[in-house]
Amino acid sequence: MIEQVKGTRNLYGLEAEKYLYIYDIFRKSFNTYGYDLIELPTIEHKELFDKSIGENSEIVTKQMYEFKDKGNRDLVLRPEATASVVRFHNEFFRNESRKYSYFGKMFRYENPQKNRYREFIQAGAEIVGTIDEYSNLQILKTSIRFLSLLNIKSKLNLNTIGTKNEREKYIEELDKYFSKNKRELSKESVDKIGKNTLRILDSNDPFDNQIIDLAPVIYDYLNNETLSKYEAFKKDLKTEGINFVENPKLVRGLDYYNDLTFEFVVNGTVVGGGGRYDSLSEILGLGNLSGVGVAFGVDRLINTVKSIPSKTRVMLIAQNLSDLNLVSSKLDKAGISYLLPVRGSKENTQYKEAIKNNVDYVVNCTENTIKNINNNESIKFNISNLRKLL
RNA sequence: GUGAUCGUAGCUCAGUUUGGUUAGAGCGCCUGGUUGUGGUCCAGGAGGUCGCGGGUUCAAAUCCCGUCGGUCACCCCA
Repeated sequence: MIEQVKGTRNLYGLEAEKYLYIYDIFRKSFNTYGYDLIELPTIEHKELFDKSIGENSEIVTKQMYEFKDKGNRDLVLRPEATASVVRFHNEFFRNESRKYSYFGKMFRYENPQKNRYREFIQAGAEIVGTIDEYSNLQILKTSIRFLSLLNIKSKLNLNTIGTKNEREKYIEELDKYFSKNKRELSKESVDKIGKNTLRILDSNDPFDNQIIDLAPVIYDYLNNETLSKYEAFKKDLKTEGINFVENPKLVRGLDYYNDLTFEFVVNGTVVGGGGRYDSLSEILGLGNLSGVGVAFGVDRLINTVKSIPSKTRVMLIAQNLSDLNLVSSKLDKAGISYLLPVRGSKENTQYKEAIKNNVDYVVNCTENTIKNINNNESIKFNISNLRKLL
C-alpha cells in the first residue's frame, strides 16, 4: 500500500465542512472588509525567504522544501505568504497602500505533531504601503471579529520588539547576561546563546525560570518614540475594549518584524500571530514600504472549532428506480438538493442508509410520503410541504 | 534535527513476552429472511502481501536490522 506523505493531511467529512466554513467566515471577515483576496504562487525563489525570514532562522536553515527545477532555478515551496504579498505589492502597486487577504497551503519540513503539519493551511491578511499605527489596530480588530464569528475564545498576547537597532543592543546585553549565568541554564538554552538568544526567553524548561525572570527586559532598551507608540496602541486597545496580555518575552520567529508583535492563543495553542514589518520591503530591495499582517493556522482552527451550522438534509428512497427518478427531477426543478441511495437496495437498507447519513427527512417516492426521521412522523409528499421543512 | 510509542480485515483491536495446525473477535459491508412506520433480530457470505525490505531459523505476525507511515513530545512555529 502507498502511504500518504509524512505530515500531510486528508480533510474529509466534518473536517472538510469545517474547512469550508472557516474559509467562508474568513471571506466575510476580511475579504468583504476591503482586504482583497490574492491567490499567490505556491513556489517562489528561495532567495525571497532567505532575505525576508532571515538566513539564520530555523525556517530557512532547516524547514524549507527546496528543489531545483529543470532550468536550474533554486525554488522552494513557500513556508509563509507575507514575503510573497510584499513582492506582489512592490511589483504592481509600489506607490499605493493596499489591504490583502490570502488563504492557502504552506509548507515546512518539520516533524509533525498535534496541530503541526508539513503541508498546512494559513489564512492571513496584510496592509502594505505608506501606513501608520492605525493599520495595526485595524488588523487586530478584524482578526478579533474573525475569531468571534467562529465562536472561538482566544487570548491576545502582545509585545513590542522595537527597531532593529534597539533589538540588537538588547540582544547584546542579553547575551552577556546569559553567558554570565550559563551554569544555571539548561543545555538547550546555553546552545542558543549568541545564536538565537531571544528564544531563550521562551524556554519552557522550569530550570531556566529563575534566570529568565531576572533577565534584562526589552522595554529598558527601547527609545521614547518606540515606547510611546506602543503605549498609545495599548491605550487604543483599552478604549476599544480589547483585552490583551502584555508579554515582554513574546518573540516571533521571523526576522522581519519590528515594534508590534502579537499572537492569539486558544488553550495553549497559538492559532494566529503577526506583527509589524516596516523594513521588509527594504530588505527585499524593493523600496521603502511599511506593513502589518496577521496569519491564522487554519488546521489549528479546524481542530478548535467544535461545531458548525448544519443544513437540513433530505434523502429520497424508493422500491423502484422510476419512482426515484420522477421525484428527483421534481426536486431538481424546485432547486432542492437531496441524497440518493447508492444502489437500488431493499427498502429497509435504504432507511438504514438514510440514518447513517444523518438526514432529517426521508421522502419515500413509492409511497409519496415525507418522514421525519427523528420522530417517525409522516406527511404527504409534495414540493410545498417539503419546502416548508427546509 | 532529537526522543518516546504504535502499524494485523473497511474501522477498533486480540494474538508478539516464551517463534510451531488453515491468523482471530466485535463493529461495519454484501445476500437472503424477519420486523413493517422501519435504526431490531436470525442465517449465510465477501474481505488479510500481518506497513515495506532484508536477516536469523527446519519454521517468523512473533526475534534482529533497516526503511516508510501514524500519534505524542522536544526544537521551532500557524
